[in-house]
Amino acid sequence: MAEQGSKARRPRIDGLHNRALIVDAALRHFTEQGINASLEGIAKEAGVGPATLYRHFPTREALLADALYVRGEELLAGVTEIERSADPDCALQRWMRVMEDYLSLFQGLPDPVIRALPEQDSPLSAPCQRLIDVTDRLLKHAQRSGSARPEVQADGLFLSVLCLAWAKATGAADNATLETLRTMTAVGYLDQVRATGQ
Amino acid sequence: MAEQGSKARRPRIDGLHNRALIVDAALRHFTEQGINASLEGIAKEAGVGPATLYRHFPTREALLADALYVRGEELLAGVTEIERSADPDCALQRWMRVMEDYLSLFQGLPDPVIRALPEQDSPLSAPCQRLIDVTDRLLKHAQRSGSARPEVQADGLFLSVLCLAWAKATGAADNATLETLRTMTAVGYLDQVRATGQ
DNA sequence: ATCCAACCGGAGGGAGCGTCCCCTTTAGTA
DNA sequence: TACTAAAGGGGACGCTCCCTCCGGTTGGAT
Repeated sequence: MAEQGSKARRPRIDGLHNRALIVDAALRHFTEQGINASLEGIAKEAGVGPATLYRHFPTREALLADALYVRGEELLAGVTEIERSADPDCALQRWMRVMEDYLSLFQGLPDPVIRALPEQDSPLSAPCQRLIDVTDRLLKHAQRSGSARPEVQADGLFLSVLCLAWAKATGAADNATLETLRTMTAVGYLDQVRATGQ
Repeated sequence: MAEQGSKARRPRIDGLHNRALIVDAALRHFTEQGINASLEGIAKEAGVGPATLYRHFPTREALLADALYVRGEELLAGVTEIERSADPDCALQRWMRVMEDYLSLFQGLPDPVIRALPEQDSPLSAPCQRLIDVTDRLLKHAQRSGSARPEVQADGLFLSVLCLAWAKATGAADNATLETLRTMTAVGYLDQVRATGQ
């Protein structure tokens, strides 16, 4: 990810191996138990000591970011297909839904994500910025050729999606209420909202 | 709050006293450090042992509910003034804003609140239901005599406010973005949104 | 083959949660 | 006023989790 100085040593293979084991275990634990899964438990399942985990990932956010990385790449790879949609309004709505699903990968994920937004040194802020950039592109397109309201901005949309994902994860709303919320949100940024097939 | 059987003993004054001390300390700690303030710390500041705190308040939610009680009464007392507003749309918007402030009393409050919504045995669900009932009244009025959209329901509005309070508390959005979010939400439930002063 | 940096993980201190158990205080009663 | 039974009190404890220190080990470079 970052280039080394010319005199840097090649990283040790056992280090890389352990790192991969940790990310693997983290992905499982975060998926099953949410973002507050015990780091000790993750280390134990990876077969390493706690110190090893903390050396590779100084904070829970760093581990989260790595565990999310692969899924994030898949997400961004699918964007071109969405962008090819005939209707820019529809494309924006589809993208919003895709982001909502992505932010629902781990129970409780919206919390650290929204907390990472204001600070730029968090391991989660870079991937977030990429999502916001894509949102901006799709939004601008929908503002030019669709019915998106001119005063809406990409950060606002991202916050909306975060809120939706947050509310969904708590299980407070049934599917109907959730769909109403999505429609209400869409009405907030689009001038003409059509019913979306699921 | 609950009546005792005919042969119930009068509660002891030291018990009531300690209970009040605990709620008092909890109010301070929750206000300063958010809803995850250490219960041990609250007990210590109240001058009681941990067991005493847990006897009076078996869960953190119970303590939260009690700490919120007084403010909740003030809130509901102010409703009549809002209901007297000439414009029902405006009244609904004012009420939404008041709820948002109430749910921002403690850092992190929206989380346990939204989690309490689906279950009816949580100490927080009764006060929430009261808020939803008021919301329903104001919403119905705005649907009859204002421009509120007919498909919107009170639970949806309460969820929206929870989301706003949640997003606000994280500090991810500046005031301008936050105001945009509020307007977007209002566009979602009102047909004609006027700019609100502040 | 040797060196030394990078890496490993057990052990342990610290914080918070929630409970058990024994002692103290108080409300009702004689 | 004196007694009693129940309610209340709190210290101490066991548990989980977080995070760090430190002596021992491994493996890349020469």
